[in-house]
Amino acid sequence: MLASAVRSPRKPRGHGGERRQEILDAALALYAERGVQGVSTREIAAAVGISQPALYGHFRSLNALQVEVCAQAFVDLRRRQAAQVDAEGPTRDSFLRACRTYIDFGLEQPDAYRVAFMLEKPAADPDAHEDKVLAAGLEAFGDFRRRIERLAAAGLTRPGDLTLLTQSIWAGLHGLVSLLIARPDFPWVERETLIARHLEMLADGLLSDGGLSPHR
Amino acid sequence: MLASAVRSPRKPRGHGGERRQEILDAALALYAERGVQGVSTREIAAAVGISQPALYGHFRSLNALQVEVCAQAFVDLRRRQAAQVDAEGPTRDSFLRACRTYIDFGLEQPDAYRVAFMLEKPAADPDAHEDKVLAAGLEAFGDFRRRIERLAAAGLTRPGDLTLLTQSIWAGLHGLVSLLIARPDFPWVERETLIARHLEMLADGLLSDGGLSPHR
DNA sequence: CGCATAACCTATCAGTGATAACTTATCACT
DNA sequence: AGTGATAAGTTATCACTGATAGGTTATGCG
Repeated sequence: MLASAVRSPRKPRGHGGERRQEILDAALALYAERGVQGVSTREIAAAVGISQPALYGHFRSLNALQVEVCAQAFVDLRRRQAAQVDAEGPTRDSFLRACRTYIDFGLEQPDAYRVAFMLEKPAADPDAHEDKVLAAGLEAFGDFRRRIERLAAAGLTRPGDLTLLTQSIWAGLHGLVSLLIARPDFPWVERETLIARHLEMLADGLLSDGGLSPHR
Repeated sequence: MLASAVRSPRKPRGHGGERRQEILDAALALYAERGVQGVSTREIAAAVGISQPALYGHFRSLNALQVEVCAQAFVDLRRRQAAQVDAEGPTRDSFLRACRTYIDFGLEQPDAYRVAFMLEKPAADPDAHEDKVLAAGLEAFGDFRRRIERLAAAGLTRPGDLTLLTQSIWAGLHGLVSLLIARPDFPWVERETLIARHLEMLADGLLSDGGLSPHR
């Protein structure tokens, strides 16, 4: 916002990657403050302490930068989910926790989530967006699917195509996250209650009713 | 896109509202073609046959124009849903059809849907957006809730707070619509299959298992 | 006719993402 | 130490964006 003429000293020869990371960090911080659309290249550059065109030495376009921010957030998400469940077996509760992790991720990093799943893909620069965001999304989706496969192997899921089931559950999760992000001022019921009930519904839709852990 | 210097003749004294409607129609058509973000005020003005600043005699800002486009789409949605179910009683099938109408609306008018539920609300002009979009959204939500109330009055729903149930179902619907809109290139399973299975899941989550019309 | 004003125009603004062309610091190597 | 290749970053500028100021013109009423 303010001019902030403080210039960061030039990076040594091989260390351009550090500047690149500084840019990503600054962008994420600004996005968290004011949203993706409200942040310009000049603001990012000023926050880092370099000139605006210098950004283009590290990223081909603003869109590429946003994609990179989002991709880093995806790494976070996958790491979080992986760390949490690897030790656990495939149970209804562990499934609920995985879903909960997904929802919390979206609510804690709404701008990354927005770039990943809610933003309009620009008409120009048609490759960069799809290549990286879609790839990151596919990896996260793959993790999720593998989790559901383990449930299926344990005989806990309803019959049906696993990809179909996974996509339906994912859509259900995404709906809640994205609505809470996009319309925070809507008169929602108490958030925890809503999330809990929604997750129960999704779990009921996925898992067989075998007396394992009925919630009612 | 092209210059299109064809100017539309000036409207008579009291008929500024016609021009306003022409602008809305042109904007909707352009949005349907190239997406909301990719259309500039100059393009809209050129399509209508007026100068770009003339838009601001009819709308306070571009955002206000987009909001108006979306509000018109909402009127469509409500009319569609109202026309379809008023004659029917509260049954599982009529509920499924209402949900299906919602999904079809989003898929047929993705840009209106995007403005309504997926767009970041701009930091500036903080009133116009919320006032109109939120109001339109609340009305549509109210319709949906009333439908569910009728199901509850007929003793078909699971126990629990109706607002909570409605918001959860709505989130479930929105998730599928918005993901299909935002990520059309994702390797989805066959669309009809996905929609059908998703709706069954949502219906199961809302309606009691009374042997009324079990789908399995 | 006169004239108030709705409807619309031209000119221009600050701000945007992006590119071209230039400068400068750093490092490997003699 | 000096030289040259080049990574890192600069200034100047582009076309375009949404938006505003202020003037112009056609319309319909009295």
